[in-house]
Amino acid sequence: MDQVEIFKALSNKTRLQILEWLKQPGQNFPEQADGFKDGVCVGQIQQKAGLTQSSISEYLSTLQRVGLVMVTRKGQWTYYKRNEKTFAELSNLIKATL
Amino acid sequence: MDQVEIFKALSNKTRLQILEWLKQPGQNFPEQADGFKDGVCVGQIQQKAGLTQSSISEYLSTLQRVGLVMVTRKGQWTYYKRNEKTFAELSNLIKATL
DNA sequence: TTGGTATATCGGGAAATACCGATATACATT
DNA sequence: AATGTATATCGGTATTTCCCGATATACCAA
Repeated sequence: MDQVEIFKALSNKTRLQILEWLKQPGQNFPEQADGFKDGVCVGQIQQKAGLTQSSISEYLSTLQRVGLVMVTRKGQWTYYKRNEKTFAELSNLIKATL
Repeated sequence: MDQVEIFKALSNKTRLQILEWLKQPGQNFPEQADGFKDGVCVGQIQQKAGLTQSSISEYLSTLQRVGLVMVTRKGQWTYYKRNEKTFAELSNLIKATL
């Protein structure tokens, strides 16, 4: 867990927004019909964020690289969901180390 | 408490380092003789960090702007110390909001 | 195979950040 | 007043980040 890299990933309004949306996929992405078992696919997030596809893809990749989200590929879709373990670790790290 | 700005402030190795040092001023700044009641002065931090005076002054200002440290001016010295309240808030925010 | 859809990657321009050296400001000492 | 010390601010260059459009890749359907 690289502190600096995690904080960098969190230093952006859109990325923070996405993480928040992913807390309640059912609420925030009603268009997606499945049970959100693997999370939300890139296109849905992109639509809601209003930035370009490439930007959102890049942002999700960033979040994944630092472990804040997990990715699952299924056919032509890529689903992203939060990795709550990392969030818990981060909270502890701030309390203990920072 | 602006999340994005706080995370930006934490997205730098030197600034994280400084915050860590300020947890134990007595240990990390033995040259400074007083009781660290108001924290550590800029020069001490600058020496230990090894960057220029202007950079460190700027960094401390950044940390103060987002509330992570508090500042006290005394004569020609400026003392900085951690604002633990903000750290606690941040930890809670991550647990609750993020 | 051809064409359509979902996502990733590439190249780039504009803005922000990391640091620096030089200078300004403020206080202390003589 | 003049000099010295501590810190802040200014101007600048190099790097990074933000976000874009264009293109590449992977899968799917006809």
